[in-house]
Amino acid sequence: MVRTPCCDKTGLKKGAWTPEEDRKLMDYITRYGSWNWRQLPKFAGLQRCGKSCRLRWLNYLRPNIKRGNYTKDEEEIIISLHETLGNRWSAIAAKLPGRTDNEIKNHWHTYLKKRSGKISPQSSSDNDLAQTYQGQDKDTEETVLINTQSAANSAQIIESSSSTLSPQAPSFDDLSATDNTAPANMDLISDNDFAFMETYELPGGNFWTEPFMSDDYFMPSDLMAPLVDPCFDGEIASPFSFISMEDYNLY
DNA sequence: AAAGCGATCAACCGCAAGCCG
DNA sequence: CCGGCTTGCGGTTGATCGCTT
Repeated sequence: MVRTPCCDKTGLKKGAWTPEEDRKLMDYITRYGSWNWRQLPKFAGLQRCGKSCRLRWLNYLRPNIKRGNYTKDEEEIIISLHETLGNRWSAIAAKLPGRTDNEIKNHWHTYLKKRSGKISPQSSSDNDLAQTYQGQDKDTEETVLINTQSAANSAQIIESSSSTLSPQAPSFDDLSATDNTAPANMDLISDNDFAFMETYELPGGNFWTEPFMSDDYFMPSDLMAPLVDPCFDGEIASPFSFISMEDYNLY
């Protein structure tokens, strides 16, 4: 089987993302969702590979991402899960709400690998760590498990919305329930980097207080959006411009 | 002051799995 | 079943930062 390149390499930008690129990607995904990562940069007006956009969104721009400031509990969980799961970073990340596999992987290699190496196999047995993890009472454990579950569900919903060819503004009701924590979790990101979000006003508030439009915010009129959406200074093209009403009825 | 060096982390790359026609 | 496409994952790279000399 001949593998098709993930993208046409010619003319595509690589390296660090600029705030402007972040803004474009954020604008596009919050408006239309990630209906197709490969096509997305084209419509979003980005000179980037779709893979690069996906990575940027999942590891950096996605709401409710925690950055830095690992708690002792989180580190213990990572070490514990790594003992049982190995380098399955995505599986480990699924148990840590707000953490991405990439960040966990980095954190492991920079801090935890050394630390876990110092712990003798006996003292760091699953039982010991499980006891630490479970905390002082059972409620703590249940809370952690519930949070873990909801985070996994949240992630699943995001991914499912992006993996299907469903050009709707995604439904992120479950995430919006914890939206108020988002700014606190983003405290390591410079204000300057996300200054554009201050101006990203949605009908019900700004990006962080209303990061995701409710389903009904996606009005049929959006389907009639022009090829280049005037709301975004001509930078963002609506994918729906190419969808016939026949296809739309399928959604 | 600046060169050297290690640590950190964002981003890239290639492969595999899953889905679909 | 096969081939093509997209997405997800994990390893690796490279830019940047801060500390040391």
